[in-house]
Amino acid sequence: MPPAKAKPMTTADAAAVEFSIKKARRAQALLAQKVIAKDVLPAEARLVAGVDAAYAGDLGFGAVAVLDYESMQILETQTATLRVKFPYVATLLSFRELPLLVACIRKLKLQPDVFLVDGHGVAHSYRLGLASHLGVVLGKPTVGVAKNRLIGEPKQVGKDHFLVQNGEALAAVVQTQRGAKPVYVSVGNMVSLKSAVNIVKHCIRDARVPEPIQAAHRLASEKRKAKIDTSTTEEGK
DNA sequence: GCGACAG
DNA sequence: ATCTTGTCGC
Repeated sequence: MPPAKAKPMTTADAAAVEFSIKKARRAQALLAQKVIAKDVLPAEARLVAGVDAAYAGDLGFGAVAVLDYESMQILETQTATLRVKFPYVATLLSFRELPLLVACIRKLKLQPDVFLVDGHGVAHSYRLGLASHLGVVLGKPTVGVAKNRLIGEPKQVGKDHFLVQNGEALAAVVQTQRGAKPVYVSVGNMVSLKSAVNIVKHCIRDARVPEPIQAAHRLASEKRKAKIDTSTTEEGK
Protein backbone atom coordinates (compact mmCIF):
# COMPACT_ATOMS: atom_id res chain seq x y z
CA MET A 1 0.00 0.00 0.00
CA PRO A 2 1.41 3.40 -0.99
CA PRO A 3 2.43 5.69 1.86
CA ALA A 4 -0.35 8.05 2.96
CA LYS A 5 1.29 11.43 2.66
CA ALA A 6 -0.13 14.84 3.51
CA LYS A 7 -2.00 16.39 0.65
CA PRO A 8 -0.51 19.62 -0.72
CA MET A 9 -2.77 22.67 -0.74
CA THR A 10 -4.10 23.64 -4.16
CA THR A 11 -4.63 27.24 -5.22
CA ALA A 12 -8.35 26.57 -4.90
CA ASP A 13 -7.80 25.52 -1.31
CA ALA A 14 -5.75 28.62 -0.72
CA ALA A 15 -8.58 30.74 -2.09
CA ALA A 16 -11.04 28.98 0.19
CA VAL A 17 -8.79 29.65 3.15
CA GLU A 18 -8.56 33.32 2.26
CA PHE A 19 -12.32 33.48 2.20
CA SER A 20 -12.57 31.73 5.55
CA ILE A 21 -10.10 34.17 7.04
CA LYS A 22 -12.32 37.08 6.15
CA LYS A 23 -15.28 35.48 7.85
CA ALA A 24 -13.13 34.51 10.81
CA ARG A 25 -12.01 38.11 11.34
CA ARG A 26 -15.61 39.21 11.36
CA ALA A 27 -16.57 36.54 13.88
CA GLN A 28 -13.71 37.57 16.17
CA ALA A 29 -14.88 41.16 16.26
CA LEU A 30 -18.36 40.09 17.32
CA LEU A 31 -17.35 37.44 19.84
CA ALA A 32 -14.71 39.64 21.44
CA GLN A 33 -17.48 41.92 22.69
CA LYS A 34 -18.98 39.03 24.63
CA VAL A 35 -15.88 38.45 26.73
CA ILE A 36 -16.42 39.12 30.44
CA ALA A 37 -13.19 40.12 32.20
CA LYS A 38 -14.68 39.87 35.68
CA ASP A 39 -15.03 37.02 38.15
CA VAL A 40 -18.18 35.06 37.40
CA LEU A 41 -17.14 31.86 39.11
CA PRO A 42 -17.07 30.34 42.60
CA ALA A 43 -14.75 32.13 45.04
CA GLU A 44 -13.07 28.79 45.53
CA ALA A 45 -13.05 26.52 42.50
CA ARG A 46 -13.50 22.81 43.15
CA LEU A 47 -12.89 21.39 39.69
CA VAL A 48 -10.27 22.71 37.24
CA ALA A 49 -9.90 21.47 33.69
CA GLY A 50 -6.98 21.69 31.28
CA VAL A 51 -7.32 21.42 27.50
CA ASP A 52 -4.77 20.91 24.74
CA ALA A 53 -4.40 19.45 21.26
CA ALA A 54 -1.84 17.54 19.19
CA TYR A 55 -1.62 16.99 15.44
CA ALA A 56 -0.49 14.42 12.89
CA GLY A 57 -0.94 15.77 9.40
CA ASP A 58 -4.56 16.84 9.02
CA LEU A 59 -5.67 14.81 12.02
CA GLY A 60 -6.17 16.63 15.28
CA PHE A 61 -6.38 15.15 18.77
CA GLY A 62 -8.14 17.18 21.44
CA ALA A 63 -7.85 16.32 25.11
CA VAL A 64 -9.33 17.56 28.37
CA ALA A 65 -8.47 16.59 31.93
CA VAL A 66 -10.54 17.51 34.99
CA LEU A 67 -8.66 17.77 38.26
CA ASP A 68 -9.63 18.33 41.88
CA TYR A 69 -8.60 21.92 42.63
CA GLU A 70 -7.08 21.16 46.02
CA SER A 71 -5.27 17.88 45.41
CA MET A 72 -4.58 18.28 41.68
CA GLN A 73 -5.66 14.67 41.24
CA ILE A 74 -7.11 13.75 37.86
CA LEU A 75 -10.80 12.87 38.16
CA GLU A 76 -11.82 12.53 34.51
CA THR A 77 -10.31 12.68 31.02
CA GLN A 78 -11.80 12.75 27.53
CA THR A 79 -10.33 12.94 24.03
CA ALA A 80 -11.61 13.50 20.51
CA THR A 81 -10.10 12.97 17.06
CA LEU A 82 -11.15 15.16 14.13
CA ARG A 83 -9.92 16.15 10.67
CA VAL A 84 -8.72 19.71 10.98
CA LYS A 85 -10.08 22.06 8.32
CA PHE A 86 -8.35 25.31 9.13
CA PRO A 87 -4.58 25.89 8.73
CA TYR A 88 -2.51 27.44 11.47
CA VAL A 89 -2.52 31.19 11.08
CA ALA A 90 -1.20 33.37 13.91
CA THR A 91 -4.16 35.24 15.49
CA LEU A 92 -6.58 32.67 14.05
CA LEU A 93 -5.50 29.65 16.09
CA SER A 94 -8.95 29.13 17.59
CA PHE A 95 -10.54 28.40 14.23
CA ARG A 96 -8.19 25.46 13.88
CA GLU A 97 -8.21 24.20 17.44
CA LEU A 98 -11.62 25.07 18.87
CA PRO A 99 -13.54 22.16 17.26
CA LEU A 100 -11.14 19.67 18.87
CA LEU A 101 -11.52 21.20 22.31
CA VAL A 102 -15.29 21.52 22.14
CA ALA A 103 -15.59 17.91 20.95
CA CYS A 104 -13.78 16.41 23.92
CA ILE A 105 -15.32 18.82 26.43
CA ARG A 106 -18.80 17.77 25.29
CA LYS A 107 -18.02 14.25 26.46
CA LEU A 108 -17.34 15.33 30.05
CA LYS A 109 -19.61 14.13 32.81
CA LEU A 110 -18.08 16.44 35.40
CA GLN A 111 -18.64 20.18 35.13
CA PRO A 112 -15.38 22.11 35.71
CA ASP A 113 -15.57 25.52 37.40
CA VAL A 114 -12.83 26.86 35.14
CA PHE A 115 -10.84 25.76 32.06
CA LEU A 116 -7.12 26.39 31.61
CA VAL A 117 -6.22 26.71 27.94
CA ASP A 118 -2.82 26.49 26.26
CA GLY A 119 -2.88 29.75 24.36
CA HIS A 120 -3.74 33.41 24.92
CA GLY A 121 -7.05 34.81 26.07
CA VAL A 122 -7.52 38.55 25.54
CA ALA A 123 -3.78 39.09 24.97
CA HIS A 124 -4.66 38.84 21.32
CA SER A 125 -4.68 41.17 18.33
CA TYR A 126 -8.49 41.21 18.33
CA ARG A 127 -8.97 40.42 22.01
CA LEU A 128 -10.15 36.92 21.19
CA GLY A 129 -7.42 34.36 21.61
CA LEU A 130 -8.18 30.64 21.84
CA ALA A 131 -8.99 30.79 25.57
CA SER A 132 -11.45 33.65 25.13
CA HIS A 133 -13.07 32.15 22.05
CA LEU A 134 -13.59 28.87 23.92
CA GLY A 135 -14.90 30.68 26.97
CA VAL A 136 -17.49 32.62 25.00
CA VAL A 137 -18.60 29.56 23.05
CA LEU A 138 -18.96 27.49 26.22
CA GLY A 139 -20.26 30.34 28.33
CA LYS A 140 -17.80 29.20 30.97
CA PRO A 141 -14.80 30.69 32.84
CA THR A 142 -11.51 30.19 30.97
CA VAL A 143 -7.91 31.25 31.52
CA GLY A 144 -5.28 31.68 28.83
CA VAL A 145 -1.82 30.23 29.54
CA ALA A 146 0.57 30.83 26.64
CA LYS A 147 4.19 29.77 26.42
CA ASN A 148 5.07 32.54 23.98
CA ARG A 149 4.19 36.18 23.49
CA LEU A 150 1.84 37.27 20.75
CA ILE A 151 1.26 40.99 21.35
CA GLY A 152 2.10 43.53 24.04
CA GLU A 153 5.46 44.59 25.40
CA PRO A 154 6.94 43.19 28.64
CA LYS A 155 6.79 45.81 31.42
CA GLN A 156 7.50 45.67 35.10
CA VAL A 157 5.02 47.33 37.45
CA GLY A 158 6.38 47.26 40.96
CA LYS A 159 7.11 43.60 41.57
CA ASP A 160 4.82 42.30 38.86
CA HIS A 161 5.39 41.86 35.15
CA PHE A 162 2.84 42.27 32.39
CA LEU A 163 2.47 42.34 28.64
CA VAL A 164 1.30 45.89 28.01
CA GLN A 165 -0.21 47.51 24.93
CA ASN A 166 -1.35 51.13 24.92
CA GLY A 167 -1.05 51.27 28.69
CA GLU A 168 -3.29 48.26 29.11
CA ALA A 169 -2.05 45.13 30.90
CA LEU A 170 -3.22 42.33 28.60
CA ALA A 171 -1.43 39.49 30.33
CA ALA A 172 0.62 38.72 33.42
CA VAL A 173 4.12 37.38 32.91
CA VAL A 174 4.40 34.57 35.45
CA GLN A 175 7.62 32.84 36.46
CA THR A 176 6.34 29.35 37.18
CA GLN A 177 9.68 27.58 37.55
CA ARG A 178 13.13 28.85 38.41
CA GLY A 179 15.44 29.21 35.47
CA ALA A 180 12.65 28.57 32.99
CA LYS A 181 10.96 30.96 30.61
CA PRO A 182 7.82 32.50 32.13
CA VAL A 183 4.30 31.83 30.87
CA TYR A 184 1.80 34.49 29.85
CA VAL A 185 -1.47 34.40 31.75
CA SER A 186 -4.46 36.30 30.43
CA VAL A 187 -8.20 36.58 30.92
CA GLY A 188 -10.08 34.02 28.88
CA ASN A 189 -13.65 34.67 29.97
CA MET A 190 -15.64 35.24 33.17
CA VAL A 191 -12.53 35.69 35.30
CA SER A 192 -10.38 38.65 36.36
CA LEU A 193 -6.69 38.77 35.53
CA LYS A 194 -5.95 38.72 39.24
CA SER A 195 -7.92 35.52 39.78
CA ALA A 196 -6.53 33.99 36.60
CA VAL A 197 -3.01 34.41 37.95
CA ASN A 198 -3.93 33.00 41.35
CA ILE A 199 -5.55 29.96 39.77
CA VAL A 200 -2.56 29.29 37.51
CA LYS A 201 -0.10 29.62 40.38
CA HIS A 202 -2.18 27.26 42.49
CA CYS A 203 -2.07 24.65 39.72
CA ILE A 204 1.70 24.76 39.28
CA ARG A 205 3.53 21.67 40.49
CA ASP A 206 6.69 20.46 38.77
CA ALA A 207 6.19 21.72 35.24
CA ARG A 208 6.34 25.12 33.56
CA VAL A 209 2.65 24.91 32.75
CA PRO A 210 -0.13 24.19 35.27
CA GLU A 211 -0.98 20.52 35.96
CA PRO A 212 -4.35 20.48 34.20
CA ILE A 213 -2.77 21.62 30.93
CA GLN A 214 0.18 19.30 31.44
CA ALA A 215 -2.23 16.38 31.87
CA ALA A 216 -4.20 17.33 28.76
CA HIS A 217 -0.96 17.70 26.83
CA ARG A 218 0.10 14.16 27.76
CA LEU A 219 -3.29 12.78 26.80
CA ALA A 220 -3.30 14.45 23.40
CA SER A 221 0.26 13.27 22.72
CA GLU A 222 -0.57 9.72 23.71
CA LYS A 223 -3.60 9.69 21.45
CA ARG A 224 -1.47 11.03 18.61
CA LYS A 225 1.22 8.43 19.12
CA ALA A 226 -1.30 5.61 19.34
CA LYS A 227 -2.81 6.64 16.04
CA ILE A 228 0.58 6.87 14.37
CA ASP A 229 1.65 3.47 15.67
CA THR A 230 -1.48 1.67 14.45
CA SER A 231 -1.42 3.35 11.05
CA THR A 232 2.25 2.41 10.74
CA THR A 233 1.94 -1.17 11.97
CA GLU A 234 -1.16 -1.99 9.97
CA GLU A 235 -0.41 0.26 7.03
CA GLY A 236 -3.70 2.00 7.84
CA LYS A 237 -6.10 -0.81 6.91
C1' DG B 1 7.19 47.50 2.13
C1' DC B 2 9.20 45.07 6.41
C1' DG B 3 8.95 42.57 10.61
C1' DA B 4 6.26 39.85 14.10
C1' DC B 5 3.62 36.12 14.54
C1' DA B 6 -0.19 31.69 20.48
C1' DG B 7 -0.27 26.29 18.76
C1' DA C 1 2.37 22.18 16.64
C1' DT C 2 6.00 18.71 14.42
C1' DC C 3 10.62 16.78 12.68
C1' DT C 4 14.76 14.80 16.26
C1' DT C 5 20.35 13.57 19.44
C1' DG C 6 23.58 15.34 20.83
C1' DT C 7 25.53 19.37 22.11
C1' DC C 8 27.00 24.51 22.83
C1' DG C 9 26.48 27.93 26.32
C1' DC C 10 25.47 30.24 30.90
